[in-house]
Amino acid sequence: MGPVLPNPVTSPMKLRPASFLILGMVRLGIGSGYAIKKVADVSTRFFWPTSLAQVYPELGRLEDAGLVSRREDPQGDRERFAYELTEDGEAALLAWMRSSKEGSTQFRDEGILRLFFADGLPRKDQLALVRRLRTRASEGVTETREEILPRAEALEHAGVRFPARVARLRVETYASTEQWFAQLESELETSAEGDE
Amino acid sequence: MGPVLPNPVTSPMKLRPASFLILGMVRLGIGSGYAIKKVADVSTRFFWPTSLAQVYPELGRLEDAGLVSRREDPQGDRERFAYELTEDGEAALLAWMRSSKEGSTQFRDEGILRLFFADGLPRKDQLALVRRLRTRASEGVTETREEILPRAEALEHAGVRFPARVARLRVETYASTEQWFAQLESELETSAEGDE
DNA sequence: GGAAGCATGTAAAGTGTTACATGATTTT
DNA sequence: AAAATCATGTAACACTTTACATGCTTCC
Repeated sequence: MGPVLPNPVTSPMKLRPASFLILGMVRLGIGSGYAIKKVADVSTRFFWPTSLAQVYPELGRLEDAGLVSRREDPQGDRERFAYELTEDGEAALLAWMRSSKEGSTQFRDEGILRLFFADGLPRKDQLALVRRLRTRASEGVTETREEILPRAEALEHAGVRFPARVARLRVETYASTEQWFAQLESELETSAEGDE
Repeated sequence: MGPVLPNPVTSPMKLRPASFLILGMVRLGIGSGYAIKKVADVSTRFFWPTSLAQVYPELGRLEDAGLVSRREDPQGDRERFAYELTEDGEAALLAWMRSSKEGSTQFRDEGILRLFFADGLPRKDQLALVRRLRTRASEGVTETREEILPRAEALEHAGVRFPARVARLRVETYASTEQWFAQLESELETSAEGDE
């Protein structure tokens, strides 16, 4: 047989959560890398942070794999590229969302780590730490209500409902955490009576 | 002046959360690297995961910095080292816990990421996804109640109370999340009536 | 006698962030 | 006219995980 022509079939690319984040954003109509990062910072950042230095190379890889298509879309002399999902890209995104395999989760919270070891601290400092954590939770509620939810609700009116649901889950979670810290705070205040 | 002798003053080491995790564990009397990793896996793993390949070099660095001391503590012919906090180590740990500067936090949750983009899914698959997430939260409650809390409560009886408090916070959080998913689940079931 | 667990450590690979570099456009 | 924002991309650094490598001890 003669020489085999280079196979145009897209090489099997290993897709990570960050890849699906980008596919999902493109599917929502967010066209440029810069815009993806901006939107991610007020929506997905809280459960999947990302950076520009990840977005641009990943868009390139997704294009190489045939999951997104890229075209020029300059604004005046300022270059810009607009991305769209291909059929393969849409299929890959849906398959990922349907997949029943446990996704990776990772939580790192230096504040809770401090709390875990707080037995080594005098009560006064324990209380101060708990108060800081409570304030932080409270600020999380406020931030989500004022900055995240409104944008998500704008989407909701356009028929895209899950971003707002996720934002509400976040409000609930922070609120419940704040409650819990408030309770611990008064517990520590009570038992601290008389000692300094 | 003659040559200056090598300065025994510990070089200023950059301490990261993982360093304090280890200092905190050593302070609780967990002596060996292997034991630290084992205890971390059933306690701090949920808000600060770590690996053996991090623990051993970090113990070495902490020793070089004079924050822990190491002595041989073999079991028969099997080598083992026992670590203890030095005064500097204790001071560094307490200073970190008292510090009011915001600690780093990072959350990554592929499940929530899926949920965020779930508008692209047919209702049936949305429902399946929400059920999976609910189950996961439920398992988190169970795991914490059955495997994490009991160990923490053993510590509690010995006067170390914060680990159990942190475990209870975790139970609360997962339980509240599970509730929320249950509600979303019935919401989706209702609105799905009649369509397939 | 074999498997599982205890115990220490290293090397390589993978993943991610920060900082850098550049230039256009819009806002103040 | 300067500052902020839009927009793309790279390079260096930091950090983590997985796999490897080794050997003893306890349990079945």
